[in-house]
Amino acid sequence: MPIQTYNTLSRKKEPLVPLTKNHINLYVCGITSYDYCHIGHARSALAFDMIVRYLRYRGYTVTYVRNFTDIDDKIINRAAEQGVSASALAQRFIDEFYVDMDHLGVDRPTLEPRATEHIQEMIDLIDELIAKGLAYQSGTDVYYAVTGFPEYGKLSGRNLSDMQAGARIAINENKTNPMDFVLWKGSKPGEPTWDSPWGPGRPGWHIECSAMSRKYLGDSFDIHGGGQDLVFPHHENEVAQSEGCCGKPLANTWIHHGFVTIRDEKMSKSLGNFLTIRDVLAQYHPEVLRFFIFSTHYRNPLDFSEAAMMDATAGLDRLYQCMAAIDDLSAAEIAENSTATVSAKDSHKLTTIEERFQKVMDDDFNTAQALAILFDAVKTINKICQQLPVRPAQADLNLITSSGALIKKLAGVMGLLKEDARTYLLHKKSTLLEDLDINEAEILQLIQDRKDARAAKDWTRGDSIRDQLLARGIELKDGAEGTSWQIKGH
RNA sequence: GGCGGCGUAGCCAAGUGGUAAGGCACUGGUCUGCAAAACCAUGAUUCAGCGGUUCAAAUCCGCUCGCCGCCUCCA
Repeated sequence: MPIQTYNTLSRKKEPLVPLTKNHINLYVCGITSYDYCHIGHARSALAFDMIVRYLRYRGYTVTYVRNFTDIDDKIINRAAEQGVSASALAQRFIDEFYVDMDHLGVDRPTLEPRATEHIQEMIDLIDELIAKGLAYQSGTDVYYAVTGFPEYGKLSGRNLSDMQAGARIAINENKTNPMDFVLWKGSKPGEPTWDSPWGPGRPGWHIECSAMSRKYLGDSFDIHGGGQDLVFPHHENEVAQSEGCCGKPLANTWIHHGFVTIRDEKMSKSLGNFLTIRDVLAQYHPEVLRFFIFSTHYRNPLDFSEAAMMDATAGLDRLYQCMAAIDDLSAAEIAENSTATVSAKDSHKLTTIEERFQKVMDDDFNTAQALAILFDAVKTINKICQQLPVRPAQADLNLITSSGALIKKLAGVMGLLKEDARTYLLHKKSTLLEDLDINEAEILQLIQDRKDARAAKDWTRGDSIRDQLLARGIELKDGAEGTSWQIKGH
């Protein structure tokens, strides 16, 4: 069974059949770099990071192209406000974008072309469109003539007459048809400009992706992706440009992810309800954000809240705690000549983790189910660990450690469990401790005091120390190797 | 007005024709001097509502209600 992906164009799941055997060409629309990225951008980057990792895990070679829009009205306006050049502003936020991506552990795409480095390719494409009668010059601008492309609207499921009925489109007398969109704009004084056959100007937004995808991936490629808000007009217009020019399907399948919402409203600059990636990462571990994002299918809306992030934290901690327990176990002494004690049922659960994982991920990258499978495995491992004798049998130990390694590998497709479990848990502890009015030395001293009290069977004093610590946010945990501690609620 | 999506336990969330995954929270139990963690057990006779198709529906069809998105820049 090949991987199935939901195709926006056909509105159904379809088998993913690469144009070239074992190779996937993927183009994703990246950011317009004029500000810090918010967690909606993080969802986009993480969704495609996961998709690319999964495809590679499944044995495909993936060429992943993600562009930067580094020339655009918003960039020009913001640069003017700040008194810097458009290119300096764009570069600055590309650098900031990388800071965020690195922090999130997002793998770099194969290629990251920038619009301003492909002006000539865009001019060539516009020339071809004019020659084919699909574009026309009007004043200092060049427009795409949507009526010349009969399939216009096929990606977003609209048609020209419907759109014009409720159009919120500013009248532009340069256009033949109100739905025509700009390919090249003559520049106003002081704006960045490039020479062209139509005079000095700059490219329209949509043409860059048609030009760059064509240059790096050819006339047709496997997957084109982006956020759901790009379906119309951006991707619709790309289709019109590329297919109008080449006469071939631009992409075999279209993958669009859902939005991040806050209180069920789309996060957006105009509503002012957005959180930047760095806002969130200042408070939560990057993998918590990943866990949160992958706990819902990529096409569904995802509502950000503190409660949801706390849930995600609890879930991730549970996975890491299990990994830490497995690491501890590997130091255990083996009982010679012991036979395995793990039940056939549990053993079967663990040996089928990977096939179950693949089955659900093959079905349109269902990370929510994939996580459920990992939890199921963790539960089984915890159960086994609980029943294991102090000196376990080699066979049982092998099963657990290999399952642990497998869980890490599969979680790694989502960029989870990348840290050493002990390091993660210790780091978490020290980070949390910073917010409390207590330090580790003090905690350890109190634990020692309590140990002395308990040794003297002074339970009252022992309990009072524990309660005192609890009141300050520290929970104690008495185990076989003594007393350990953790931050309350974590 | 046009197009699309969603509505599943207290919360989050899978499941798209065969009898409701998983996580968080809660409760009872095991363990513990008492706790914590972990484990075990328990929770929707039911999937917004109403009607229909079917041997069988959360899943398909119709209608109603509620929420959201796109149609303007947007991940």
